[in-house]
Amino acid sequence: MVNSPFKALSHPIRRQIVERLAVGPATVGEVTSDFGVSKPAISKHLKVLEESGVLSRVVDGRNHVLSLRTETLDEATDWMVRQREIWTRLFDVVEDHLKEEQR
Amino acid sequence: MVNSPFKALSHPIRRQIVERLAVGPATVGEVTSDFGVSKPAISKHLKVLEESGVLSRVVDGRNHVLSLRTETLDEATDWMVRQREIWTRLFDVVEDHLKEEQR
DNA sequence: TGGACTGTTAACCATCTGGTGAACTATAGC
DNA sequence: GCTATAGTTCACCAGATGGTTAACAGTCCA
Repeated sequence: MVNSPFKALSHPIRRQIVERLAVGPATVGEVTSDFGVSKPAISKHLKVLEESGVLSRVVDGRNHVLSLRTETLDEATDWMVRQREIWTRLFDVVEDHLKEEQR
Repeated sequence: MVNSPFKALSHPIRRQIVERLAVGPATVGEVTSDFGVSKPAISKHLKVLEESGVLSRVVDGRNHVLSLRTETLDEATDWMVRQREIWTRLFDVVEDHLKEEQR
């Protein structure tokens, strides 16, 4: 897992691929047809998403079936939620301090 | 808001800046001293974070005080949670279908 | 076996990104 | 007013990224 999931999600096409896969697994061809970009371009995007652990691929004959890997999305989500929690807690501390001063 | 928050969070230094700001506001200098890169480099990273709405800046004399803007982090978090929810619902549908078949 | 189909790899190109040092702007404080 | 400090902007560079077309590798199927 070379790349971070944030890096993987930093490109709009890759986020659209994730949105497409969220509603169900799809082949590379199905994913490609959704965007106005060449097959090799999609192939590269898929590689980035795969290497960052956002999706997994099962080769079935000549079709590559792509599925979302939620664990990785969860990790990234948790990071953001955690930052917000720390920040929110800080606000609480400040608020408590202000109340303390008012007494 | 030109850049997406995902783009903003795609660089490790920028994520570390967010982590630093989660524990409280800081000046540019305080943020710079944490990493082994030049001031102009940090200045650019801060610009990306600011333009994507991840942080806000209040100029106080010659100091720029930086704070986290959780609304933007929330937007990005919501997107990821939503994708996971759609995906999880799909699994439920598949599971129900399998149960249906077993009868 | 040979053509059609699915997808990747290779080679190439333009643009974006992330870094640097030097110069600049503005405030602080003696 | 002068100097130190905080931070940005400028000009530049190397490498990464995202796109292309052409060629290739497997698989399917008549």
